[in-house]
Amino acid sequence: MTTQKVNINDIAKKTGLSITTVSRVLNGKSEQYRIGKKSQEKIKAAAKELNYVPNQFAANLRTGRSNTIALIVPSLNNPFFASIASKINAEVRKFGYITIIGDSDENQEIEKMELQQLMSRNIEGLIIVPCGDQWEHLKHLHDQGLPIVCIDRYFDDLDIPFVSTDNYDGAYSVTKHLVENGHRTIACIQGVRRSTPNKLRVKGFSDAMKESGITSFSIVGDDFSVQNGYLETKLLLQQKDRPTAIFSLSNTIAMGCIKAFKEENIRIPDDISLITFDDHPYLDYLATPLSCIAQPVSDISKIAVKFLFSILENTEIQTNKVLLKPKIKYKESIKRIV
Amino acid sequence: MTTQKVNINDIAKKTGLSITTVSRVLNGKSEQYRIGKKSQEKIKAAAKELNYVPNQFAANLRTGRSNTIALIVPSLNNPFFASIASKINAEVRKFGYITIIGDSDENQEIEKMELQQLMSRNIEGLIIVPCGDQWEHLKHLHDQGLPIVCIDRYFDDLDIPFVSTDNYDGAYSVTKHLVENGHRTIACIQGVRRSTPNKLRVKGFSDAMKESGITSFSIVGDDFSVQNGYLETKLLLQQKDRPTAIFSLSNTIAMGCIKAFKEENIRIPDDISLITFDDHPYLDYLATPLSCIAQPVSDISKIAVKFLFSILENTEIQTNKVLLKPKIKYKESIKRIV
DNA sequence: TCAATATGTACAAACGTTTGTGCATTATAT
DNA sequence: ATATAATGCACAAACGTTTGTACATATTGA
Repeated sequence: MTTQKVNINDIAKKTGLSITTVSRVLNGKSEQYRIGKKSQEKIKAAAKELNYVPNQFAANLRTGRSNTIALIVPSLNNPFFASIASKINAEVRKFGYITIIGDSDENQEIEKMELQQLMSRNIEGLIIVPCGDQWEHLKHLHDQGLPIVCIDRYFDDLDIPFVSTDNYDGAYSVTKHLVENGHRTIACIQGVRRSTPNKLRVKGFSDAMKESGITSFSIVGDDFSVQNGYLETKLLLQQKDRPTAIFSLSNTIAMGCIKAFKEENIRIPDDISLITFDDHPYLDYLATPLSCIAQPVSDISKIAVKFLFSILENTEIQTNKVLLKPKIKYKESIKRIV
Repeated sequence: MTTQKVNINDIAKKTGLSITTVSRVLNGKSEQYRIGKKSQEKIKAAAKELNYVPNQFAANLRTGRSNTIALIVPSLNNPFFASIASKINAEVRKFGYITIIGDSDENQEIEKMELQQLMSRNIEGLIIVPCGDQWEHLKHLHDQGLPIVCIDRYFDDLDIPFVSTDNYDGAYSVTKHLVENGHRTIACIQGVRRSTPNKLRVKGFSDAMKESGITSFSIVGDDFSVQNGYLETKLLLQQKDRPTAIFSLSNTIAMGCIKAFKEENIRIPDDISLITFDDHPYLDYLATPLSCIAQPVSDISKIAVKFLFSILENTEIQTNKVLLKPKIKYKESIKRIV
């Protein structure tokens, strides 16, 4: 069935050299160990000819290194996280590492289980969008020496590097913008309440409202899902004091809003204004191009990987907690109220 | 720094039993090797207490199994493939396996390189959306005994299991539908020309056209990308004999079409009709809900995983090449021409 | 010419598992 | 009481690498 896998030993036999020498040549340590030029040639030729492919497991077992890092996101079905996964996957590969992707499904128990599984695969580092508000398991791993970088969501009281968007700033700015455009009754549909980004977005929103002298506003919802956006919007539309603008805290929530609007024949921005966190290529081509707070996905991913590898390689790094400014894109979805 | 990793040996010492016994208990082979109840208890307790997590590398090295499969897609940025990746990742996990995801970037050379890397990680199986028209490297791996399943794209002349959409059928049906609605000048914007789905879609399109007595039609483009859709649409719009309908062969291409339409102030379906392969949640909320040929992503993924594991487990399976019927969703994007 | 150094290579242990086999000890049958 | 079978466990090899060290031989310097 399976053709005999060729190993370092076969090459040694074929070249008449020892496996030690073969290993050293193949690992680029020829200079360090002064392997003769001709030997090098012979070995490389043999390796190519035999189609040798090293067994990482053996190497990893010996060295204790796996050249593998893990990425855990709450949901690959959320395009925001899918995009992050794609980017991180590519970045990590540049370092010769491989990424194992896990999906916690917004469930902290699953998150823990995945983490266990991944640990047994000797991952060298972890990039995680933690779900939930428990962090003991992360701290535990961190204390054990596992390099960890949080992205998007993080814990303020935990000394783990993170890179995220300046959620407060984004939420604050757009809220101010809405108010400046005459909106007084603004509803905010939030996601997972205990998550840091959500908390900061909500805080940015309510701070801006309060500073604008508006003390009564509604903050509803509890999940970064289409369904949550849909249901809450349905409810909001039935209120006697219907909001003139909705601030959605994620792309998925926004999609739920739009679905509800469509059902109720509510037009944007004539009947209601809408702005959302997260960008998406399709937003420009919706019935009304949707204003959004675009998170710098690419930068977040790159920086996260950079952080992780600087820990891995023990490179001292000046800072390890960073918030990137979001890019706010105002489009036709916001109406100026006079 | 890193806390001593606890291994099977530590448990053996702690319990006063041998590592053999520990290994057997921990692997659920207690019955098979008649390990005493009390010993089992002791070992399990110790494992829990010491927070033992097995070193897969050592196990894999010994057994030759990695509990890992690989998935290679042409581009994780294409939501169609992202969705497939997400689904497969979840399915595979149910088998206790892990998926390593690779992105070939529609580049056959990269595909080969990734494959090499993955092989050295002793993957037990491969699910791949092959890019390009070369298949020697796949055949080679297949001959070596690596279980492979192709999805979406495949090679007819290669005896490797595949699961894909009935692309011909989908393309044929919608083309007929367009003709029945009075369209005579229909342009098809295609993707990667040598890929099987593309070829079949084009064939379905042209067969339907010819059968309808329309001999002159344009098939343009050469990439499953937004840019390709955009450029080709721009060109099509400048033709003297401007098409009344465009048939886009992927979601990315469709996005390019829409972008071009928007720039040129072309409205769907008043000025032009549009239908595309691939579904996406946002399609319903575009300025005009976009008709599409929805591929059964979830089923494709599930079946592919099922195929792969039936090969892995040597379960005989009745068939191993399957085409699933797509679900065509007609919406307002197609105008009836009188 | 002889010691000292440089050059090229090999030995063997170790990484943490899994597993075929064998050896005690105890229970059962005669 | 003795032969046989069942029970419970351990030895040791093997998986394919990497690497500290040591050992030859060749080269150089005096």
